[in-house]
Amino acid sequence: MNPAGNRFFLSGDAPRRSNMLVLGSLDPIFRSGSLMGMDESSKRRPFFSSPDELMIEEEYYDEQSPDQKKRRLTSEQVYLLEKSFEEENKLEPERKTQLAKKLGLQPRQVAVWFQNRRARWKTKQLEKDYDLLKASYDSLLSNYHAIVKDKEKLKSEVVSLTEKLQTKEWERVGGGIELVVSQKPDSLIPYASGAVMVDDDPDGMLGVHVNVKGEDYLSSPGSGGGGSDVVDEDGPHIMDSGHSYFAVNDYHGCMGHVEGVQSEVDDGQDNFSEVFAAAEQQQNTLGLWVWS
DNA sequence: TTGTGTTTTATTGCCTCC
DNA sequence: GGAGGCAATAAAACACAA
Repeated sequence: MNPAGNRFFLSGDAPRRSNMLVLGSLDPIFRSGSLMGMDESSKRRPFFSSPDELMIEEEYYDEQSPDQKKRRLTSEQVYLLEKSFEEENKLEPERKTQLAKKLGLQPRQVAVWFQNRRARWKTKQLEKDYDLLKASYDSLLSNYHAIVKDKEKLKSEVVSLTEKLQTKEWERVGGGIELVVSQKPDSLIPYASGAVMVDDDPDGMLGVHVNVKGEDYLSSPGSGGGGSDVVDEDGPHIMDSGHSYFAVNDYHGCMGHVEGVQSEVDDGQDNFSEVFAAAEQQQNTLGLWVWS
């Protein structure tokens, strides 16, 4: 007999965990040593031994009373079972019988071994899956933190740039003049809704296009029918937002903020009324004429 | 040697499938 | 209803530190 013999004793209507009681009744026999070698404890089998140790282990088991206690399978049995498990982790009845015969085990033992082996495999698989998921989570978390950091950095840049724009620290260099608007407030007077002009009449003409708080501030040459260049092509382009300006004959320095109209040279023929109206509608826009 | 934790073998009851 | 799988669990076997 073999350990499966326990099941023989326990078969039938034995209640769950009844093996505790049944085995308990057998325990004195086992523990007394009358059915097992008295010195068995000194012959402990290695946990997972190599095939080289088979002979030793077989000797070990040969000396035992075979059917009295739960025994571990020999490493050869385990090796063959493992090989069989690798081929197919489910056990068909025919294979179970063959394996049992080959290994000298009860078919029930083979079935139990496969059952327990599947449970171990499942546990390992869960651990692997957990590790993979954790690695994936850690990676995502790391990316998330990097993105949050970038976002904060960009946010502070936006704040910083906005502050610069609010204090009007824009410089325009070109046409022989340099104008820092915020430093020359007295030279500027509001001209009209959405427009600012310099209060002296220039000869040269210069268009300045200032962007404040995301709105375009435009400037263009003043009156006098002569054509005028706007922003010096060679000058800084930060003021050029692509919007257009209109020079005005009768309304000195006025401009409008008009989308989609291009005019690099003022020919003095533009309709100022339309332009002025457009400028007035641009409540958030200030035009700034600067000339020298 | 002994106490304790881990691994292996085995049982039990429940569930699903045929 | 029987066979087989699975989860939960018991208990023996084993490893190892103190």
